[in-house]
Amino acid sequence: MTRKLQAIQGQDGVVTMYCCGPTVYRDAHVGNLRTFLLADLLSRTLQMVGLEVRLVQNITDVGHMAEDFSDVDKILAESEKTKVDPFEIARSYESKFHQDLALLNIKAADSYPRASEKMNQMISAIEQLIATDHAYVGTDGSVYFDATSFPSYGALSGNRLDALKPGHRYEYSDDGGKKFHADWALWKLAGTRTQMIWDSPWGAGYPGWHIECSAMSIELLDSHVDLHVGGIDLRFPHHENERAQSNSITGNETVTTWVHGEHLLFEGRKMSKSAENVVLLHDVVERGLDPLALRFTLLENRYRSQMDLSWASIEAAHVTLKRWRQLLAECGTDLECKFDSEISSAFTSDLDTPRAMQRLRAIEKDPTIGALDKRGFFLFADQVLGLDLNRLPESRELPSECKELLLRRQKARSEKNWAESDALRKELDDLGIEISDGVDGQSWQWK
RNA sequence: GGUCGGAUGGCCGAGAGGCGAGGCAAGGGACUGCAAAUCCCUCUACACGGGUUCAAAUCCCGUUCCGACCUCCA
Repeated sequence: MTRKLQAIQGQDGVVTMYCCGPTVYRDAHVGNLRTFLLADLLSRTLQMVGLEVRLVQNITDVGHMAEDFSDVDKILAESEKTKVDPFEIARSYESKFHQDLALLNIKAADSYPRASEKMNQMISAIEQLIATDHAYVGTDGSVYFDATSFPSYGALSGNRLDALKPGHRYEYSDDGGKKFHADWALWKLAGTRTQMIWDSPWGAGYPGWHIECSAMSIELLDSHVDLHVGGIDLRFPHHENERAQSNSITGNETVTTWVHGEHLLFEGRKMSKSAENVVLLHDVVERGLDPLALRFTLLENRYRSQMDLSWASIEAAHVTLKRWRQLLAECGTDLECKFDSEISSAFTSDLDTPRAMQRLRAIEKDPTIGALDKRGFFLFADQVLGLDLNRLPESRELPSECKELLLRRQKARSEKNWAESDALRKELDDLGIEISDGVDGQSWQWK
């Protein structure tokens, strides 16, 4: 634990990765997706250099479902309102999450364990922590982790236990049973809840948020995580607490490297409900933009810099993406990748995707590079970029109505009836067809 | 108050002490019936004050401003 850049190693050619999220009480917005993309880019880069990756990403479908300080469980509230089973609601958000990943070309993880299905593992993790005096049953009957029992608490986030003041912003009303303000709940008693609760040695209730990641990574990745990914806001308290729990259970430094993705802003402000600037992938698609144009834009910024997203930047990416695909199509059909050391080292240098993108722009313009090589370099980069650069321009069948319009325009042009020709161009444009007039007459393509 | 990041042209953004990243927008030109697309050209910056150095956007010190996290969050 150094808080410095370090090389990723893994064991026997296998790297174990764990990525936090999502919480399935609402749609994942593009900021959430940026973090999941980070895990994908890391995984693709490791595979590029010949390592095998085992990636686990948890689905938080219970226990950590409050969006603000109100402590209202979003799923239970929605269930109350719509009379739909809470697990059904969680599953529907979960399936939307998978759809979003697919649209962004994020490769599927090896497993997506659900918190609700790992109760036994969490309960036995908590039992172990109690047995080793890292946890205790509070005066309210809930179980808490004893922060002072873990000497290096704070090493990950840079916080010091003695500098962490009792939250002046608010305090959990149900955390009254703690001994120390920095302690956190491992198991919360059900109280008035009747749904999404489980039996445990301490009574019916539900797990605290942080314990699921410890329990799952220990079980599914054999007690060792080479690379742990999450958003910057999870560094504290979530990852700090997870580290304390996991290390207390395994007796080792469970996670070798923590990687945190920075926040995404939208048009200058942090994406949030109150700022009314939450953007979903669905919104991108609805504007007629390729979802991979979002991926493109995200790749043009370093993962650990705060980035300001805007519609203008996605639209610009959409155009460039189309141009690159066109370029590749013109350069043949060969599927051979061609190694480029600059691109490769950009990826392996702390995931410098902007530099890789810049290199591609240079290759695109370079007249001394032949078509086959150009194609090869782009395909090589696309292994990590995941932009479907080899996708052919859309070949959707032209409706007869449009064919008719095209013929009429051709005729108008031959008669130099420019007014008619321009009107028809506009009409076709509205139908999603882009016209260009060259020396060989008019040609068209889908926008 | 504690901890950690930032500040680069109209905008977004890379920058490895030493040949002005790149993109978007804008303007001009080529091409075009006119457009679109494409190509060419143009404009141009390192928050402020010191210091180190032959040489600083880059390293050091100070100042100002902005942001993030400090028990909700990707």
